[in-house]
Amino acid sequence: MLTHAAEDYLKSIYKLQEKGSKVSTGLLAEALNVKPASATGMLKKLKEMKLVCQERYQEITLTDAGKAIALEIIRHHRLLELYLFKALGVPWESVHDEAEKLEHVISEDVEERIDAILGHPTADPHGSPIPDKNGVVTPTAYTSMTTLRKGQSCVVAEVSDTDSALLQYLGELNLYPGTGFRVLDVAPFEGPFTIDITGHSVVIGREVAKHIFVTDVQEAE
Amino acid sequence: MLTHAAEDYLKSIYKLQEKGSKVSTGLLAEALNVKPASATGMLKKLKEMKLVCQERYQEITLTDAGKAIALEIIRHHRLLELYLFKALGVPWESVHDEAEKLEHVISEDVEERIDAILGHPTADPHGSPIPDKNGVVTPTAYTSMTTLRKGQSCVVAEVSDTDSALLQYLGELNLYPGTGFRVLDVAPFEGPFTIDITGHSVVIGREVAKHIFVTDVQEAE
DNA sequence: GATATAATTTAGTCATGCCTAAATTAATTT
DNA sequence: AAATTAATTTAGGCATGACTAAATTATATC
Repeated sequence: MLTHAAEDYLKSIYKLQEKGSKVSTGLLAEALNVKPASATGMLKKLKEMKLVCQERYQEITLTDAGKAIALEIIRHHRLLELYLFKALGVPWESVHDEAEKLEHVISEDVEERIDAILGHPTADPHGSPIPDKNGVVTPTAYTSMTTLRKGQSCVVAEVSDTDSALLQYLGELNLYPGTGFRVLDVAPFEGPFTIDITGHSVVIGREVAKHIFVTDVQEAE
Repeated sequence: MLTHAAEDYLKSIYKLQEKGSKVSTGLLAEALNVKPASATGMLKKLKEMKLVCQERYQEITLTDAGKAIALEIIRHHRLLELYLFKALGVPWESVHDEAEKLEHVISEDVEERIDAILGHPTADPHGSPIPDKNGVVTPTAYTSMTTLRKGQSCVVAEVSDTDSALLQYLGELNLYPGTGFRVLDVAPFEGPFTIDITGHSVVIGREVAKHIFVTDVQEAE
């Protein structure tokens, strides 16, 4: 069995390369809030365990075994987030931190029970896809909210889950995945969006819009 | 914040002294599956933190602060056991090990949500009392099943939760806390018990009976 | 009261997983 | 090509929490 720290490294490597980054020691260290030298040490161990590949000073990649473990941890994390949100009513800006601790600790049996109770869900409360039992991820197709133009309507697909204050704000606006809205206006010179969401008119700044991803974009009728 | 290991020590000390034992380094080490020398090391730290009192070579006791932490961990553990059992359907012989890992990791918020969903319960699946939010424990009054005589009826109050094979066996017999049964016969010379449980006649050996505690003992009508 | 036995503590190791500081290698600039 | 800058690795430390072996203290026996 792996240590919690090792699992976190694998998860971080997976998420960084999923994001399209060339994963380096420094980038990984930054993601894990650790000094590069510490990452070097852990990477050495992960390489010995054949979970990670890396030529000296070169890009870091996961082996199939490493990727499988990363996906299992991510599956735990996202199932737990959704369970905490739906079954226990934990506010969605808190579920990430709670799941971060629980993901290393639940058994496969509990994982399966949670999965069944939730009806084998495919996305967590922020809209991130949940890998299935075999590690297959079905990514959701989406566009950044910043590309929307006046008059278009759409449905929230995913929001970034890194900033809990932002999540709280989006929750207050009811901007959960699945919620639809329509762009009433886009102010000029990279200005804010005014949207209509379930009958209310709300102004959303560019910085916030960057963290919202939408699907089902349609022109005004 | 305390380490998981430190929390386990406090919990073990509490449980041992609750059982009526004079808590010594050796006894504690045995309970924790650790060598006495290791326990000495941790006890030194816990004494520095004013969570434990012990004169050199003498009995180990908890300070009020140490007791409060022990009770909080025990509360987490028992609430989690009951939640896993009732909400997730985890078999009762498995809930102890699962809760052992989760108890150090859940937040107070999640604890409270679980408590509320379960309706502020007072006992875990094995019948052990759950300390309330303020650390107050209301112990259940019970008698050992071994004291029962022919013709008496009773209700299961608590079973020991240390042996998971035994728990599985008791589960198959439906001998959960709350279940009533009647003693049909006690074989002579410290022999086994024959009981009637929900219409079925079952023979229970002395060794098993020692781990079952009952309440509401009544003579035959 | 001296001695044997049992319990406890001290001392020294080891593995994790982090750190800082220094050395090395790679990439960029001039 | 040489020099500067950035990234990475090595080396040495520290805290946790376990271990073994040896020393110490307490208890029981004769």
